[in-house]
Amino acid sequence: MDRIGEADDRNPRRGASRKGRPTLRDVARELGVSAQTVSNAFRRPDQLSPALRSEVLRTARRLGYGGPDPAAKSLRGGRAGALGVLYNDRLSHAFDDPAFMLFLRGLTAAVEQAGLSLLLIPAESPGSVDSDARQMHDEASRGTRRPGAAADRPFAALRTAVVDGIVVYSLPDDDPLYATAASRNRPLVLVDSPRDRSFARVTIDDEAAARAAAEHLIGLGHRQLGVIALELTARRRFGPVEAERIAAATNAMTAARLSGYAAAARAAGLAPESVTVVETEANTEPEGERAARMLLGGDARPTALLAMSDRLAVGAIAAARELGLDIPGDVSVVGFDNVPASASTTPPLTTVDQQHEAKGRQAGECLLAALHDGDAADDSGTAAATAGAELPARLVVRGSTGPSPRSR
Amino acid sequence: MDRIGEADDRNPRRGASRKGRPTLRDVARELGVSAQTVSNAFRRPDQLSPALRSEVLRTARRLGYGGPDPAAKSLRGGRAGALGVLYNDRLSHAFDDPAFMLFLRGLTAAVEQAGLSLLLIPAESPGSVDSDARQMHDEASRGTRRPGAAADRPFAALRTAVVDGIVVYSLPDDDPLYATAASRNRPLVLVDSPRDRSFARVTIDDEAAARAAAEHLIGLGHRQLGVIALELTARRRFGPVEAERIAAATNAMTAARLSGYAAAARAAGLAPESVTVVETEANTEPEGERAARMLLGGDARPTALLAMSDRLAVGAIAAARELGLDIPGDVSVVGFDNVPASASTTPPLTTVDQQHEAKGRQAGECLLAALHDGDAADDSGTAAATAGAELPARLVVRGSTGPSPRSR
DNA sequence: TTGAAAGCGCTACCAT
DNA sequence: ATGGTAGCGCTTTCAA
Repeated sequence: MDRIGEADDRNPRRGASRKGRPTLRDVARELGVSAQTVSNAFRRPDQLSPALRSEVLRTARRLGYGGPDPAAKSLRGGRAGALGVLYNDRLSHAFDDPAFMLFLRGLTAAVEQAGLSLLLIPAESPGSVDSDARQMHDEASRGTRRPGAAADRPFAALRTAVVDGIVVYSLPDDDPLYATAASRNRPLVLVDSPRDRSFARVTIDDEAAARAAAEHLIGLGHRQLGVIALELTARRRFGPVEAERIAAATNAMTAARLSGYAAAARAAGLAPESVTVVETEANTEPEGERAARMLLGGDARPTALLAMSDRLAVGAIAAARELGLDIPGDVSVVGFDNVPASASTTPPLTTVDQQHEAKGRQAGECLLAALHDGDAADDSGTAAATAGAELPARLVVRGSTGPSPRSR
Repeated sequence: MDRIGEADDRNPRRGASRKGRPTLRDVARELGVSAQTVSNAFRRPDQLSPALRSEVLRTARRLGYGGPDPAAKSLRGGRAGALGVLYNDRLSHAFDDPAFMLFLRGLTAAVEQAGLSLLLIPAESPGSVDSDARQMHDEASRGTRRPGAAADRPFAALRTAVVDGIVVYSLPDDDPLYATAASRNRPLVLVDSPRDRSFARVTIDDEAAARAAAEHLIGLGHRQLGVIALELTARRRFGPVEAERIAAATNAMTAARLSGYAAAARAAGLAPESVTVVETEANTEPEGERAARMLLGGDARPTALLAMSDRLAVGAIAAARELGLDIPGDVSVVGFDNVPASASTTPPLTTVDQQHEAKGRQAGECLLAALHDGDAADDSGTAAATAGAELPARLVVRGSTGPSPRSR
């Protein structure tokens, strides 16, 4: 940069320092008081006479001083006054995800209670398309073989976010985004996905919940189940999933659910082949439709589908319908999440209810607690890692599931 | 300067500076390189040899250094990497507001495109109930009679938010929150409400839109109209509104709509008394119901209701139904916003469509442009205040409006 | 390429 | 109640 003037050393014309914006010291100088006094006028009204205070405030306004600079205050004070949230997709997609919206509402309630702001941190670097940055990164770290390195290029927004702590929402363990967040040395709360003992975790018992869903279907006589799965690893990929990839799953939530489905099948004496899994690339209705079409189009057509989200389930219902199949007459469908809309689909969706809003509130409270501990434990050394919480989940049976056509 | 031994008081045990967290200098010292080099290793890979770079990164990790501190970077660099959003109510209520959610989605898209984060700033100070802080403030500034002062106590979150600019969503001109935001000396974009020439503004032509809605009803033969209004001033208050309060309205959006309704009535030769206005305290269904009950319970019962939001309209429909009135047989109802749900109410809602998502995107782009200008115009003096945008709106006629029962 | 120095704007601490 | 001083951790000059 070849700016010339800028360091306009000579002309303190209006008491403004070089950058154009006046500073607290400018106001102090103008008034012939100390900087401290001006600072107090803004944040400690009881530390100076009301008369002086209003004099200071008036001068500040006259000079166009907008109050203490937040960045400086934050540097000095060591706290940002904000919590970050990291979502597993573009933020603008996040607003299509009803479960996340509920989560965010709960989180917001907890966070605003504490007078903090909430920072939505975009996952992608500017200009790069969705998975690009992640794949680049993926390959980079494969090359150098540094697990959890992630101190490379991307994710600038995450690395420069001025926050006191971060809520990590549903990220696979091997997502470089997660490694980057962890490397920030701030408290984290992990929601649903990575299972890292050093951070608080808020979840449900995904394995048990999934098992309950599968047991429900098996109890109805179904013997051939199709699973529409969320991503198994950070590297998203659409298609049928074999045992090998399942074993290598890095998305703890997905893995736990698959394990629950399998456990139910095993307990009922079903062969491993009676559960077929198709992985989706995104949690959207079209992806659910695509996966369902694949499952229902193959041989050994399942009589029931277990979707890992209500959105996927809705897509599955659409696919079944397009194939001329009746629900639940020909195919039963179970969702996951119990988002509000799932009560009013046709037929209403049998699904696993979880309390998204409570999850958000819990996550917020965990993070706040961690911040608090961090303050207290300053030099006591031991940062009492808050345990986190496991919230209840339960199967809600509605009209989208019924007896297996083959067992009748 | 009388620094002694680099503040290295006595125990440089693990190369960590006092606060517990290691700093960039600690890493540099450990490695015997300059701080500059470490900094470059993180953000300017091309400025040093790959070998050294990975050495630095490795050491950083070993020491537990989490990368450049965002607050310091932000202070030094003068940019925050985030845009703030200010909503006219508790943030947790914001998630019940479908129009705002759409807005936020659009805003997010624009903002993440630029690689910035989005900061949701809570309006209330911790612990104080909704309107308390505002009323306190209201009275305070009434006392000293400083219009737009607001350099007082509350709104700490807003004043300490580390942001490059702020989107102000639908705030009355006299809301102290707005004055506080304006005093921050950062670019603002005003959405829907305050009309301050010095900031960019994104809106629709509220007056024309409201007028179109009223004309539609008048065209159907309605001669007695009830208006369910949003807040007229920062000081919210439920109840009937007289001409005096209308004249004193400080919420530009509300005022414009009332003006549009009145203009339509006047143009049709209706007496001023044929338009009755009830103001609500919040944009919620129950408030709409409450207002409608008041309007429909009085004498000179209106045959049509003009609600300033779809949520209010939905409440109005409920109220009418409870009073045993048929819609649109006995009463017609018009909403405002055309949120997705309004197409599937019973009956489907006649409403004013506006493009909330586009509004959000526009707001984001205006703010980004303002930031850009600000950089460029640094010393050119003239911050070319971006004009903003006026988006289209149009009436969508559905089943909730029909001919006046009296004109048949 | 690398090193040294000078702050960005603020507030906690020490004095008075 | 008020004034001085020393950094918070970083990056951007300048010089080598």
